[in-house]
Amino acid sequence: MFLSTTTNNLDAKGRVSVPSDFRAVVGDGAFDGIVLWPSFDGDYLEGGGLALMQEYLDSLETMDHYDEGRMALQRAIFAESRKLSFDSGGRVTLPKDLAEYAGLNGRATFVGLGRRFEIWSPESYESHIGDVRRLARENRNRLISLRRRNGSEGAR
Amino acid sequence: MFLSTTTNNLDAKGRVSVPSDFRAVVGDGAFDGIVLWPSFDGDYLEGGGLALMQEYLDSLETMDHYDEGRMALQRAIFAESRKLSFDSGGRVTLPKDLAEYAGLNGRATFVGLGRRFEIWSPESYESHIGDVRRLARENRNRLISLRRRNGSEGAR
DNA sequence: CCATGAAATCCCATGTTATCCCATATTGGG
DNA sequence: CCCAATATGGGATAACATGGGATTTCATGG
Repeated sequence: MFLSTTTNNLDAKGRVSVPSDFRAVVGDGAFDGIVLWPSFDGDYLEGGGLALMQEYLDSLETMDHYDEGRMALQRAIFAESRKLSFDSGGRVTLPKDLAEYAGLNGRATFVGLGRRFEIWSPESYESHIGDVRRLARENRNRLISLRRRNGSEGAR
Repeated sequence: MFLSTTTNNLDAKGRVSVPSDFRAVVGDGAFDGIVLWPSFDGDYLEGGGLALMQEYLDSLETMDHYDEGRMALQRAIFAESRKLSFDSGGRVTLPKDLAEYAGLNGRATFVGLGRRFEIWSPESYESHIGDVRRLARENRNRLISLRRRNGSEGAR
């Protein structure tokens, strides 16, 4: 599970250290690295491990093969994504176009969101989350009522 | 899993370098190469490894033997497909008719879409995906809601 | 059956850049 | 305070994409 928010340096070669606990999340041995793609929902990158990509693929496979919406999702995620391997220091080299898409300038903020994470420029993220606590408070009942509805959830 | 979008040169002999990570996807030892066919959904080629062809075959086998639609799919994919081996540099030689079908002119864009990939001319693909981000945004809830429905996902 | 020509396949070489390797600085926990 | 883990920076090497030529294979015609 991707948790926490961390800001690391993006060096002159385009390398950035992926937070070590994120690395642990995706490290299942088959592929040591992450998958990133430009979000279609804003100026940031989205990412995860191959397991997330498999989940998305399974989800897409339940839709009609050439359904327009499906194809759009598939292109926006799979065709746009980049598979980035870790170097010995746990860094990945961000392709220039991805760094530019997210407006990254020497620093990158990793935002853990459970199954996936996001990468923002620190300043963009700062202004994006300006009101996140107020919004969260306004929507807190949605979390609670979902738990009630699935009444047998139990504690993990 | 085929991921990313890469554009490589198509040389005077019709050879094009298949992106190395695509090569890794199909490299199960039995056959070092790809299978391509002209898409019936547009001016591009579709492709994958032998494993994909087996999946399609298994899927077709669940249909009635002489079902008209089945036969059409079978002909459009299997009868039209070409099995292309990699040379020592990981290239395949595109048959002229396939290159012409996709309007390829010196360059070919490989589009990874998970289980299969597509090959487009760069200009065609560029104009085709003009609105893909908007369409993906409009359809994003389809991806999310499917995950909710499969409620046993569990955290790592 | 044999000869020939065209196409497919194989082989070699080169330049660029992605990946690998090593070292140092910083940080957090015992 | 010390040590181990993590983040950071620089240089070297290997892999990948590209181009050209040689050899082998296959199809065709006599």
